[in-house]
Amino acid sequence: MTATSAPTSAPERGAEPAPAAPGDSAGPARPAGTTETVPAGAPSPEELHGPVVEWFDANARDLPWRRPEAGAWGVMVSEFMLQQTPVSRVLPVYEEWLRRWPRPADLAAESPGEAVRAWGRLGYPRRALRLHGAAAAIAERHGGDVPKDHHHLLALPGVGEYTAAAVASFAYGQRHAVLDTNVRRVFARAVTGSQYPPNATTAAERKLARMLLPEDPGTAARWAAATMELGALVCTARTPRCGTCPIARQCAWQRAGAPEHEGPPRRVQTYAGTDRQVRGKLLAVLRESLAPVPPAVLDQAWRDPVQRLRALNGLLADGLVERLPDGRFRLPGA
DNA sequence: TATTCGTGGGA
DNA sequence: TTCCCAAGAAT
Repeated sequence: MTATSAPTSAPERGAEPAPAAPGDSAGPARPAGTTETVPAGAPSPEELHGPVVEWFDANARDLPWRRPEAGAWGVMVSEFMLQQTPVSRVLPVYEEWLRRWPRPADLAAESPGEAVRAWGRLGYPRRALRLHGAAAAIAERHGGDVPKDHHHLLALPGVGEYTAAAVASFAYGQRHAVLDTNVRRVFARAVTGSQYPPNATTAAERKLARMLLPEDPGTAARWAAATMELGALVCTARTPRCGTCPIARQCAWQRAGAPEHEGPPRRVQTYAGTDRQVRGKLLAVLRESLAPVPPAVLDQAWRDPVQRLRALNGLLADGLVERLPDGRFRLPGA
């Protein structure tokens, strides 16, 4: 793989609206376009960059997908696995995947069912299917190399705004706003002064992330990784370790006295008794069986036949399960 | 915009 | 034990 070339995507600049914010002529001067996004008194980008990046240099975890030998494919595999799944559970599966399928074409040559099986219990197995599909698309459309262009990345199955930016940034050193749940929380606290970010990513958050992004691509990539790591290790959701935070003194939330979240409690996803749990039970049976499974075996995975059938049909519709002519079931193409 | 989609570990 | 919630994407 070649080293980082010039960023191919358009720099995330110029999207900020002209100042012209009415009614603030009496207030202190602020940079254009920061109105409504950055509260008065919030730390400037320069106050945050140094401490956060220095902290990262000293405290970054040695994760396999951060090592140079991981390559863009390793970064992409890790990003898929880390979507909603903790690092500790991803580690062993990641190692196994890269050992088995060191290049996208290796995975593409495999059946989708094998990808689902090797996904193990990481959860959300559709990600395995999408990663397999992404590998196939990379093999077919990109000569077997993970594309560098943000636009091409976004076109791959399972790659959304976050993952496209993460791969472009971490694998290729490009300048992109990388907005994951960690970064959103760090910005919400340090800059906006809120304990938690909004439920869904807002335009204001994207704008803020772009404004905080260092100009130099390499520095921007470093900043992206550093803010994520800070959110993962220090500025955690439940009990942040503000005593060890490199920007605790600049933090708007700390300065405001760390006020508790106001408003309606954030919805917690239920799981017990849902279709998701049933799907999980059914798929676990199929994952662990090398031979196709008769319907009677699946019947034992869940009591309620109505819900069981609904879940099975969902799995079939998603392409996670295949029904053979003889009525037995298996992972797709396995 | 709101839902759906797994799983397991820490507090 | 129960309750959160963990590097999102697709619809």
